Amino acid sequence: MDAYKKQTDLLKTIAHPTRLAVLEILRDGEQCVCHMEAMLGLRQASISQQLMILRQSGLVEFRRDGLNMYYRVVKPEIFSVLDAVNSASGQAAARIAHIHANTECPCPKCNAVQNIPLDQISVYG
Amino acid sequence: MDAYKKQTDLLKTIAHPTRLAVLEILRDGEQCVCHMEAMLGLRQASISQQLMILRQSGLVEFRRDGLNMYYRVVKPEIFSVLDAVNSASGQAAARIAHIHANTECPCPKCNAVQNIPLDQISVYG
DNA sequence: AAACTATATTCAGATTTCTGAATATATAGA
DNA sequence: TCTATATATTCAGAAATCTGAATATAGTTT
Repeated sequence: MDAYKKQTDLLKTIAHPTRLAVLEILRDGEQCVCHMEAMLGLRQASISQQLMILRQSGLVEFRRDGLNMYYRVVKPEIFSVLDAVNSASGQAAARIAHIHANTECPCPKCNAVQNIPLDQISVYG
Repeated sequence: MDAYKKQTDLLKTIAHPTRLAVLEILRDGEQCVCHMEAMLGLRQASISQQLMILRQSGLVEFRRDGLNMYYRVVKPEIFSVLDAVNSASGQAAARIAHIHANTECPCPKCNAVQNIPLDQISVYG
């Protein structure tokens, strides 16, 4: 029965709407916290808390670049789990359009995008 | 963000050692409660509680046969999730040998097995 | 009908998880 | 060095979950 401890821990780690959303965002590679904040329309502290949990579980890591912290997934196997959950739940939440929900994201990555002509902007940018 | 509600619910449902173990047991098709009891070495009430949760989530159903209740998985997609979790957690708990842990199971299915010569008994019986 | 068996349900206390607010830290820029 | 920005950490109360024990129920056998 202890054999299920690790699996249970992994499942508990991702069984949270914000954490699932963050992982979906990180499918496209590293992203800064402000980006997640803008996309999810959640408060900074709240996202940071969930990132801490993902970090403690060893699922993500981050690097600093100036003021920004860029998070990335270090266990890509987790995406297979997300895919399976997607199918099994009948709720195709994966690949949500990566468009800022409420606010503007001030990070360099996002501001760069703003200078690209509209018709060249991908919804997964 | 509500798009993740269903997925979160599904994940929470299976994020429990006993429930994972039960689902693994049900990979081979329907099994009665006494069988799970014998295999997992857990108390009846405890298993019944977890079965109720699996039932409420719509993951399993059951049929009565005399005194025995035979449970089965009705959403086989869940096994893809278990497979993915298995790989991702690095903990290959799937396909645990289906051998009674502590006690004897009194159900017809198991007693039937006891009359088969030893060398014909599969560990996944 | 009475006793027995397999399983379900209920409940309360313990534990874990969540949430928001407040505050701290580290870097950047003036 | 002072201020602003991006992010992290801490904490306490609320909410959800877990657990075991007690009890209920529905078939079965006698």
